Amino acid sequence: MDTKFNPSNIEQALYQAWEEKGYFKPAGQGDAYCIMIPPPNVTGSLHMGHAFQQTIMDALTRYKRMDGHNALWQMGTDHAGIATQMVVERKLAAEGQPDRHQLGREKFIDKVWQWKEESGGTITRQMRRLGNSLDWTRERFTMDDGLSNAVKEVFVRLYQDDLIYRGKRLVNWDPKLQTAISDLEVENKEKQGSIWHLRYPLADGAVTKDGKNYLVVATTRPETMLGDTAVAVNPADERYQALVGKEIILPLVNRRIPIIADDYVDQEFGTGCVKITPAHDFNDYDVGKRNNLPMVNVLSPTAEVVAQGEVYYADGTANNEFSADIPADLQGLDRFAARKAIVEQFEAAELLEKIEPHTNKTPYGDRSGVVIEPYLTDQWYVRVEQMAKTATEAVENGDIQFVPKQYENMYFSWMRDIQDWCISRQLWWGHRIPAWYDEQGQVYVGRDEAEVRKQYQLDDTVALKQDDDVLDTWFSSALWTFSTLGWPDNTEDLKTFHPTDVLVTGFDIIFFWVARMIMMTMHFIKDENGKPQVPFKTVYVTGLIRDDEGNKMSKSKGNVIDPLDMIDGISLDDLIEKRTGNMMQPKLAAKIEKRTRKEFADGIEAHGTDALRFTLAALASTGRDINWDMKRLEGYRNFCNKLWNASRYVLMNTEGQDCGQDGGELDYSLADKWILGRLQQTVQSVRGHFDQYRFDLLAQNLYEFTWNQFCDWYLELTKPVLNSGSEAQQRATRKTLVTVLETLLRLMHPVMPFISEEIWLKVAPLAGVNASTIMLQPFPSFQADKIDESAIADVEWLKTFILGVRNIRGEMNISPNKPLSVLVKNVSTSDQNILDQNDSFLRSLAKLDDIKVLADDQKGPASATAYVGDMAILIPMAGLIDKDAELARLKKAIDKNEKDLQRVAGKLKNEKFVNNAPAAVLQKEKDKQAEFEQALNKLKQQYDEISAL
RNA sequence: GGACGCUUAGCUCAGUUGGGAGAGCAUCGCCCUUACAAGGCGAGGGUCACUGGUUCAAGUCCAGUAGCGUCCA
Repeated sequence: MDTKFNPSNIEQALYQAWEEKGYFKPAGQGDAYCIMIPPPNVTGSLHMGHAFQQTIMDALTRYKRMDGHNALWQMGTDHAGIATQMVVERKLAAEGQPDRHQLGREKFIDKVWQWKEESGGTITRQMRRLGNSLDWTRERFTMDDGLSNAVKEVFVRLYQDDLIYRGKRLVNWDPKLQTAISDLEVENKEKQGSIWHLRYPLADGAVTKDGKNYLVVATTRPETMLGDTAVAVNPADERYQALVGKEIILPLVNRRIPIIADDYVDQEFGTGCVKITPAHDFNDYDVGKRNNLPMVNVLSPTAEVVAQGEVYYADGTANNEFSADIPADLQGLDRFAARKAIVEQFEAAELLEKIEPHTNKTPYGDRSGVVIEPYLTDQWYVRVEQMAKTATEAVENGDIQFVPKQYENMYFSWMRDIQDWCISRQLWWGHRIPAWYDEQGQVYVGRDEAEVRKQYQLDDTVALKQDDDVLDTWFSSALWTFSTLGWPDNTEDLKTFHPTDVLVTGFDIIFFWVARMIMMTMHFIKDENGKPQVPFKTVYVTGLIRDDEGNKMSKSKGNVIDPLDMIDGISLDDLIEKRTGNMMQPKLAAKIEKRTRKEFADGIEAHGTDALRFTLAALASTGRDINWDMKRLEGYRNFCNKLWNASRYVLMNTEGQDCGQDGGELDYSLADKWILGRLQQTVQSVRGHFDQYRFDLLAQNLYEFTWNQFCDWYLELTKPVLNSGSEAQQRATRKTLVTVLETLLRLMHPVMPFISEEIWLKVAPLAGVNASTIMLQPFPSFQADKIDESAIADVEWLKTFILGVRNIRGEMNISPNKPLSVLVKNVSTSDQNILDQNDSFLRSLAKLDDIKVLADDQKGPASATAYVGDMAILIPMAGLIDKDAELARLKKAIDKNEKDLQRVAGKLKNEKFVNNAPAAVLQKEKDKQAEFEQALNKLKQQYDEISAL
């Protein structure tokens, strides 16, 4: 073995072997355990969030697989409708190719499939580098035939059950992408804007109470006035009661619109008069419905003023009796240009009362970044009320549990006022809606055109045209847990693996995905008794990985760190190129470059997959965002190296030697018994942490045991045995070395798959295990009978002894190389026993020449002193230790002890404490007091003796 | 405005039912000792955001304040 762990030498070959040999497939026996991967975007690439969540999923899967479960981690990717379509459109533009509209739908979709074929392997290759034990043979894609069938099936059945409907509604419209988007894809931002106070002249000579011949309405969006169909006041507002029912003349367009009364209007806000534009504002839309107002759409799909307003009745049907003309000079203006022009015209007509600054919430499309327009269009909706009720109950009654639990509140609050789900998107890339229209616009829903014709008895003379729209990407991912297992067929896989066990995901998609998955699954999947099945029993919600300053990682900020760069390393220049390569704004690129040069002056070193995974696990405290810290990664890379070198030591001392696997006498040392016990304690707590999803504590346990127990103490304690022990002692120690290491590797494997496998393949045969992989070995089980309490206590005694000597060495700057002779005093029978039996350990670890026992009445030379209980260890000062230095050391110890004693004594003097505290607590305090007092006396005595010299 | 979360060592974070404040990194000192200098040994470092309350006892429970963050309106 190399003296340094070099991950790049081993990782890819091991992974390839695992995959080729089919180790990732379910064993076919044992209780089922299943995790469905949140399908990453097929054309995307791996980011830290993926690495984080996948590490957790893989660790869980490997743990359960080793623990005898029929474990499946289902692989699949998502077609990511808008995102992918945008990428391809940009690519076409960059290459100077015809755009999507020039190409036409079919050719464009071909291009997208081409792009998917080209780039679809990127993320799956990257995921392999993480060591993910996904079953690749079952890989699915949301647009493959099976899943597309499931989508159609679900759509048709929901339609038949009247849970899907089509209607003209106000939706969030993205004028750039020219599609509807859901509430969840809208980001509301506070913007400094204005509020315009506009005068609307009253018709027929009516006047207000204070004698004005106009009303003043306040609006943040003056351009929508072209579509106003009423002015509303509060019915209780005495200022305007007399005017309700009268009309105003809408300026610029000279349309008569009524003054209506509606509770929605806030009397306190502005003038108490509100213009109502049902086709361009969600609140107004509701007002319009309540008051049966016509709706006038004045914008085109690209948010330009149309030539003629489109008018609809409140129920969405076309209204031909009402006309909404638009002044010629405004036609075709962009919405922002229209705003400017309209305000100018109001001002010119002396109808602009005033303009006030105003901060308003403006909706932006989270993909396009443009202002979203409430827009009246025909869309498909899922009626979710009943499904939401069932889905809420599943969490309420504990069939589904969130970890951490507080996310259940988030889930409940959303479910309580859930809106019908707009599932149609005006895109080309996605599942085309299985609905056909005849020439009269009559809609027919079916799995395909043939089915529609048959079902509705439409012969070939009836021309049918399929709906142009596709379904929201989340529609297909909502079916993920069961569509991937072969639904609508009642497959063996579905019976075996559904409901799945854990969903690991970010809180940001609880609404988008988790909630919808629960709704859809419970509606379609029932057990033998007809009870709705949940998609998964546990939702483990992870936090976000942020950069070292707590900022979200994003391309535009240029602070993204690619997980693979942490694994393989990257030069500074390459990193800068990667971060600024496709930047449109040179200014931004310069800033990012500067920052990157500062943060990664030498680029990023290679750390290996195991170190990355271990870091992610160690940082995974429940539900909290993680500020990424390269230093942590470095620390855990060092940890891998530590394990590697410890293993080297074990192998150097066991390979080709008798490790007791074929019989032979075994004489276990105290250290052997101790480490075997500590190992069991570690096994127990690691299992516990796995079951509680506490990967941070689990990682800490592994780290602590490996470094602070196994390496720092046990390996050192084996040296004297291996150097000079008897054959039976050496055999027992070799056996312990390989047994502990072999077990430890299995314990680590779920988190650190590569290094554990690499070492295990060498160590296992020495421990009597011959197999081709650690992956399919049993996960260590807790064996209480291997814990030898007295061995643990005795080793603690030895540690105290050794630490006492080391402390003096350290404080006195005595070289660790210089052997010392020490004297011991006040030696009890049990002290004497331990001393006799562990002489070689003490000599070796404390680097001692000699340990002499001093009779109780014998006075030793002037010495620096350490204690193990009552027993004193004397290190003669002569020639080694400066008097003042020793006095200073003692003073420090005395101060510390006095502080401790004071605290404890204070407690014990408090009658209330003595009377109220539980007996065990009280006794503990008393013991402590005695202990501190004793120690203090000794230290003080020692101090006096030395100062008298 | 409502809900939730966070505030612990210089930095990143643990702290499980209330009972002597922890880890990693960083810092300081001594060591290239045949597993490991990506290391060994030793040491220093905290008004647990603030205020009040409950309790014999509060980082931990309760109330409030401040700052930060997220979601919703």
